[in-house]
Amino acid sequence: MTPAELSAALRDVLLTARADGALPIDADQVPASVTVERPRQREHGDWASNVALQLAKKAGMAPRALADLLAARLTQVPGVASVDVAGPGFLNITLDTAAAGELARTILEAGADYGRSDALAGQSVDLEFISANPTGPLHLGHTRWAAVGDALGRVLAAAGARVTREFYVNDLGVQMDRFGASIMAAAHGEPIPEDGYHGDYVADLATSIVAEQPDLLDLPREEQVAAFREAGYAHQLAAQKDVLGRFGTHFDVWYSERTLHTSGAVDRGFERLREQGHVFEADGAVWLRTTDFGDDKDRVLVKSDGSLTYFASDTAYYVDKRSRGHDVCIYLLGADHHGYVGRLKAVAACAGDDPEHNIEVLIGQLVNLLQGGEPVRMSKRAGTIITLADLIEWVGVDAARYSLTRASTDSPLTLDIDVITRKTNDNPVFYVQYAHARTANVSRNAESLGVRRADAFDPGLLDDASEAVLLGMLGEFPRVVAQAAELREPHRVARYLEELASAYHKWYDRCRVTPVGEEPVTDTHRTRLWLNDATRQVLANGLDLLGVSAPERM
RNA sequence: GCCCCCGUAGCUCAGUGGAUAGAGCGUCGGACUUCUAAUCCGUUGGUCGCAGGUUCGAAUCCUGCCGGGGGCGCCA
Repeated sequence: MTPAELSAALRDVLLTARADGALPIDADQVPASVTVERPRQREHGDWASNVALQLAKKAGMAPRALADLLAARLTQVPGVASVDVAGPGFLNITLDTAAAGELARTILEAGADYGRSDALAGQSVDLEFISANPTGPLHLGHTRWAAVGDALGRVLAAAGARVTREFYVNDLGVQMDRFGASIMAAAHGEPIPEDGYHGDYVADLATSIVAEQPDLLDLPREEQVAAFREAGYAHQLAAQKDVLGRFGTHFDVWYSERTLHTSGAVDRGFERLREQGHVFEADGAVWLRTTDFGDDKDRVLVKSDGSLTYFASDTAYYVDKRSRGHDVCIYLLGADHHGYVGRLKAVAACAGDDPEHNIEVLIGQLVNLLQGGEPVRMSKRAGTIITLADLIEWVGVDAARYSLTRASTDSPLTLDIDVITRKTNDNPVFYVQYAHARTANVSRNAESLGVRRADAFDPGLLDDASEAVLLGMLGEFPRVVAQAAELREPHRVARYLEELASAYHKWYDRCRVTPVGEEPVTDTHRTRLWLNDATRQVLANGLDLLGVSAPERM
């Protein structure tokens, strides 16, 4: 029996009790889904519900009296071994060993789909993250979202949402010209302009470009800036795509800011905002009255010299995303951009949308690196910044992704290179991956010793205390994934996997899947293999949601 | 000045109103002729920053304060 099935059974009990007149509440006061959770203390049973505490006031009953009533009825449900009322009115539920063990079969039948849900079914989500300028390598500031944004996309999809992952390419504006001027200067062996790009990669870029297109140097100077700019743009965009590909982060849409202007999206955006009546002119500029919706000042769309602000692109881009049918537009930004939250929310409101529903801005705190107890600030490759490529080279994709996704983005994160490259228990990625490798190893050994799942499955034999714990953890997975999606917090999946790995290691220590020596193969061995393989499936599914590999051997 | 995030064990951090607040590391002590010991078991460890409030119940929600980090542009 899965917790979802138990929850449904408990809800049926509520509905029946109401129909009998035993539970005096209105039909709409029966919760759509009844919370069933694992209790902290094992001795409190397999599952617990606080539904009696929540409904007591509405029913005008004492919480314990209501709990007693529900307990008596729930005990009658097949698969439920016992129901105890504890404390102020908790229902502590213990399942039949066999009913609990059935979960192993459920998981293996679902396979890679176990953990998927329809929690966000019907929602179309636009997920924009990283959105770096194509003027240099992706750096440490981008890595957090490269990992977490990608994992969030996977988690949202697992919860049933339609997800479009989008990278906004800031390929317009004076920074692009500064970039072109910097490459050109490097190509001529001249000093880089003060306001240009000073990383070592600029010189490498100049060398590559000149090697490919030597005739660029013969163009008139004014044309050279644009030519080097475009060549550099192509190189950097390709390099960003390449490193993100190596990192396992995939985008559905690379949205060029230029196309926003050439496609008429900017005009359509302005039109939308004018219709809603929030555009005005003052001091020779065109403004959006974002203060109507809580922003601390109004924002300029068109400067007094007639040029468009970056904010104008932002507004048009938002309107464009919505016009493409996305219900929710999620922006993943760094802490240094938190000032954008107010104005982005106001943009949504100015466009006639609900800023509480149609737009979400998630802020990730900064990431720092530590090695040998000292902060790492410099990169050989880029001169002044640490790149995503550096991080991959130093710690590998799995360690980097896992370390980044296991932390809440609300907290600043310090990655200790020494720790996350260590192959020991204090490196959580190895702890979880090793658990998976161990399940695979047990499967292989079982096969070679003639222990086959097909020969028997008798879940009543999974009666060890460590098996009840492991089954409980496995049952939680769909709820964890759905919650991670709803709260936009993929780190919950990683934390869950660490607990699951721990429950598995403990079980492994107590319950053998394969016989020792001449001992015959029994149904206990065969049934335990089901549990081993179910655990393997959940570990693999969870690691996949984080974009981390699930090794067969380590 | 205003805004955002954080403050939980010696350290790094989980814990979106529930029961006796948890994990890893660290300390100290155990378990390997192993279904891989990259593991497991035990031990040690807390005024959940402080003060009020909300309620059957607060680490969690609200207010104020203290401490740390980040941000405020007709830049991009």
